[in-house]
Amino acid sequence: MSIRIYNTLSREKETFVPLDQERVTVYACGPTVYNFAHIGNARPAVIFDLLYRVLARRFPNVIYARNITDVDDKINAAAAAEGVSIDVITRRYADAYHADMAALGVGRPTVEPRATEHIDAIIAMIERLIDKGHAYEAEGHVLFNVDNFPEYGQLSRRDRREMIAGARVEIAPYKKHPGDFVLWKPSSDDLPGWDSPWGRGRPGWHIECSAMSAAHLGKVIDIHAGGQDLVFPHHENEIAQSRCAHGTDTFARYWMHNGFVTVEKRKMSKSLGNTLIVHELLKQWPGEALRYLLLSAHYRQPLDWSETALEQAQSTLDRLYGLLRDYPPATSSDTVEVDPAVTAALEDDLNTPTALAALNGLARQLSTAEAVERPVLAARLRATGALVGLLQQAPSAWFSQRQVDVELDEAAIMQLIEQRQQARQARDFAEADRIRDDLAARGIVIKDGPEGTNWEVAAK
RNA sequence: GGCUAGGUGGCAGAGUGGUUAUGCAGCGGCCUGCAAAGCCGUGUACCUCGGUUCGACUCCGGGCCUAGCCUCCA
Repeated sequence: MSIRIYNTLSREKETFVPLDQERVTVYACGPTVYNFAHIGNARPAVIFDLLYRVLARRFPNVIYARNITDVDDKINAAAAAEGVSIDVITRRYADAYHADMAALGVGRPTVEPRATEHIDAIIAMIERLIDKGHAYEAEGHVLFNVDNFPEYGQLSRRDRREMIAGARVEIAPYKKHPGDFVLWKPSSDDLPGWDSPWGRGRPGWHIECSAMSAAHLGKVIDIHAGGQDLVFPHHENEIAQSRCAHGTDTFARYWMHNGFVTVEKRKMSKSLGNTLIVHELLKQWPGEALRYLLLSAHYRQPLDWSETALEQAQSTLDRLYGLLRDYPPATSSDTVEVDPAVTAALEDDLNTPTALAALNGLARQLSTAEAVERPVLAARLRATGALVGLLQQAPSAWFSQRQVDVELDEAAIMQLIEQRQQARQARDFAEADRIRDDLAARGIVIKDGPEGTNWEVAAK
């Protein structure tokens, strides 16, 4: 069994064979930190973090780089609007990004390079491109010369010549070819900038990923990942810059692109104003439910976000955690094997829906097993959940986290449950039901089981 | 206009040339003082029209529809 990956470059599923078994390199385009992340930004973070986990099971040394873009005109605009320097903005939103992603079970990448820390490398790369005749200076800008790179358009399957006809934006007069893109642009005094051979300025967006992936991963990397909307022009430009600067015939060997999160079938995007901010969603929903929903569709398919879908994800997790409730995490240090059906699904181009189906199959086995077999199956369910980033909380923590908008505290609830229990034993069912109804009215649902009575906050 | 993806049961969402996806909801049953929860059982769904085939939801072609990229965007 090997790992299969759909490669945007070939538009086919391919067997993943790294360049160097001992050093597997992955680069994912990370956030531009000028605002809170929306759930569409969270999808690649979740997916490619999972990719990293799947790779790490097989290869001893996987280096996963996910950058933070901390120089950008949108950041400048946000800073200007608040009258603060850009690092106030970038620090605030980078911190928020980390907190929000952690709530979704996303780990930190191996390296998290920032553009502002790689200005020298960026300038050096631009100089190399100019020296090799792949870039030119014009009116304080440095532009990449698309005409010099015949394979431009290979990833997105676009014809350079047709880009002129299709251009919907006014083309800057200093461009030699309409498809030429900015590597460096001049900064006025009020904008952040760095000294360079072309005057004080700042890097264009595309060049930073090229410079940082080369700095941390090498000239040729195994996997480059990002959202579908980055295929053109961002990734196309990265390929052009990197290959021309390094004189290689490959930049990234496998390209992976996630589909969009949609709302009412429309792409969620900041410009459409239909974004759902992770930070806000987390105030109402467990991060794990958001994660489950993000994993419930295959990463290359669109995922239509809705409150209904979120409730379904939460109900499913309720059942799963309910099964685990009587089986606390194993105290023995025995390593439990992850369900092979789940690893097989994940290794087949990250088929998370099939993996979740297998996880549910495991839950079914657990629920129907003989009592003696249950602890082992529960342990396996947890271990398997660990790979996909689910089911790692204590069940009691999962069920009590929805307490937020309930006025009763846990002790009061337990006391009422005890009173009801006594009433039931005394066969005073009118009183027992009164207590139950009272709790229900306050949003607490009673669940009687063979081992006693559990409770949880009612679904909204 | 160019280029990409898709159209699956009430909803979400995989997959396969002939065999149960899975989850949520629903229905029937067990359990329960009654419920809830849980457990058991339960649904021949695959846009349309042609073609290939012994056989197509699955392959090929046409059509219709939807979304995306071509401009900052995950």
